[in-house]
Amino acid sequence: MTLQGIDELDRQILFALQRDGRETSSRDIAERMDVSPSTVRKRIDRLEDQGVITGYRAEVDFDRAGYQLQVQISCSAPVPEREALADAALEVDGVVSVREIASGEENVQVRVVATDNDDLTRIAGELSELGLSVSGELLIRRETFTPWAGFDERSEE
Amino acid sequence: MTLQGIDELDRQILFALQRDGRETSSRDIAERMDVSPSTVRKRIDRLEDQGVITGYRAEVDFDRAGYQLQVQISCSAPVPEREALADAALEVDGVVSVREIASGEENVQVRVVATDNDDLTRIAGELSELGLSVSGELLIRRETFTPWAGFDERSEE
DNA sequence: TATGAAAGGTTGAACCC
DNA sequence: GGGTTCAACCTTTCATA
Repeated sequence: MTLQGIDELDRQILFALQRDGRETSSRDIAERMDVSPSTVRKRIDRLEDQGVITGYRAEVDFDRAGYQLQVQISCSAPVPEREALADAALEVDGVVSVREIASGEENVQVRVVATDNDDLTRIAGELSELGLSVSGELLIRRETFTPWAGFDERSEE
Repeated sequence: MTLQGIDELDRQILFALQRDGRETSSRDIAERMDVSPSTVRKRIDRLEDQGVITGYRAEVDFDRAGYQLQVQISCSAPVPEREALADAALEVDGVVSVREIASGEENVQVRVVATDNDDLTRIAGELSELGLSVSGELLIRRETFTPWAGFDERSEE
């Protein structure tokens, strides 16, 4: 199935699983879409195999878990190495996400959770050692997520 | 239970659910930690009630789903209104995440997925109407996530 | 590709320590 | 707070069209 081969059922599945990927059963989605649970199950398997669904993650409020030092570290990477450096950064202890930006100087944004200032220094140091040029650190207050509304539109095919 | 009342079992639960929040059963975690499945279930319930776990989301590769226009919109909000504006931004169709930054001029970063350039213009317009000052747009190539390694350390309490 | 049925695993609730 | 039991639910696998 090609890239554009995502139909209404697939979109509804993606929307439902973005909203609650743990408690939403195949049956829940099947009932709303008037198909059988096993049809939904197979679609989910296919979306996972295709790499459209890349995982299911519990969203953690680090603040409430007792870790207040959530920081965005802006980095620069030579464009040919950006992807590999982003993958490497994701392996550094303390890193929770990496965003690659297509253009501009600061083209890799690393989100980290540190236990204290020494830990933050260690993380920035490890990123530098990988070959990323660290240009700034910003304290993150909060990050919130929501399902993409485009998956829930009962229209364009 | 207070903020610091997160013990080793809680941390292992958070780590496991960050890695795979859908296929990881209470029993899987229970076996590794040598406790009963119901103990794990009760802990998960408590973490959810406390707001430490705020949700379970399927991670979608929008590129593979057929939507290449993933953009980070940098905004500025007056500090007293930042939190409310961030909440409002999350409700705009097309927005998938909002990151609040503690300091600096560009203190709200909105990640959006747009179907085309007109759609992107609409989203930026709606953010402006809310009262956010839009200062820049960057094309996101990719964003990847990983569980926080700090939850998997068998040491400090 | 969608469906249905049987087998096995998972969960939630009530109860006990 | 942790553990046990059991009924209800969910998923997996296989057969079928």
